[in-house]
Amino acid sequence: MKEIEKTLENKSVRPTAMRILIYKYMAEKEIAVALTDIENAFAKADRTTLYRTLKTFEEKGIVHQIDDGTNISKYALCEPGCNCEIEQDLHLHFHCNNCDETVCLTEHKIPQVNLPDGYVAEDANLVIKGICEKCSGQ
Amino acid sequence: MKEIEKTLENKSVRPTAMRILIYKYMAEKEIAVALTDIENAFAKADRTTLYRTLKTFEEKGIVHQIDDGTNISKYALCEPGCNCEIEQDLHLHFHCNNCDETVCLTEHKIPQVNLPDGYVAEDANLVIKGICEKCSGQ
DNA sequence: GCAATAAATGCACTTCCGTTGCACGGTTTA
DNA sequence: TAAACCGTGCAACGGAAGTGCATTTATTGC
Repeated sequence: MKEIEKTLENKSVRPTAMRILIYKYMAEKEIAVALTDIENAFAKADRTTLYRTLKTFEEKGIVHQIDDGTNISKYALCEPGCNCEIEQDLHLHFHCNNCDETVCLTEHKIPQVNLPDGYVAEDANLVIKGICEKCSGQ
Repeated sequence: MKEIEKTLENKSVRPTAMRILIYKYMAEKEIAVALTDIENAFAKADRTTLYRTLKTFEEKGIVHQIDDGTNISKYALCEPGCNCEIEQDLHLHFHCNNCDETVCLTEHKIPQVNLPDGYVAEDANLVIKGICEKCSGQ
């Protein structure tokens, strides 16, 4: 538990009770979570607090935002090797069409793409949709 | 003009005046358009009509929907070689961070990605963000 | 051509998510 | 201790997607 506090402090985020809970929740989940997910998990917490906490986490490089094509912003904790705050975050995400969950495939990087002349790439987002490990195994 | 009518009829879509106008509008634009764009272009048309027209076009394989990460659904006409109604549409899209426009790079296909065991890919979406041809040239 | 049917359109409304303004309260700092 | 700052909670706004129903327009069968 103290580890979470340290992690937050290292990222210049004051470790309040709420923030620690949210961090813990996201650490336990292995999938990307939406604001609504956290809201449901902490019924007593206010939406705005969660919203701003995620924004703070994102700015400080604690989580990264994921656009998985559902038009609902999701977030996942940055892995130790995640450089999304410095460079573009180039790992890809997988969205399961069955269970509707989204996971980071941090070890899978987005392949380099040759763009036409005049186009300058700054960021990339690759989402693979299909059936995830859990759902295909059943 | 008659060509558009034929195109729609070939796709089993009745060529009404509104639909022809929308098709023409999208054909003249070289970028992906949002519902709001069409709404602004045809002030007298109703939102619902445009919305349902796009849905119909999508079902019939006339346009494909694009998720460019702006959380606003955009649409672009399918090219002759576009197989998005049969298989997954594997070309990538480019979103300009400067002019906020999104274009199809139909000749650029999404590279094959090796997924971990148990994951089955059904669809893929790759969006490159950066500066487009028009904006970088200035 | 006319009535019956089906399709397309228009209007009103709802819902969901993201976002912001403002006020309160606790914590830190001078 | 007072002042400043930051986190939190409440309320409300706004954009976009989506739905139900009435009305108009087009198609079909007689």
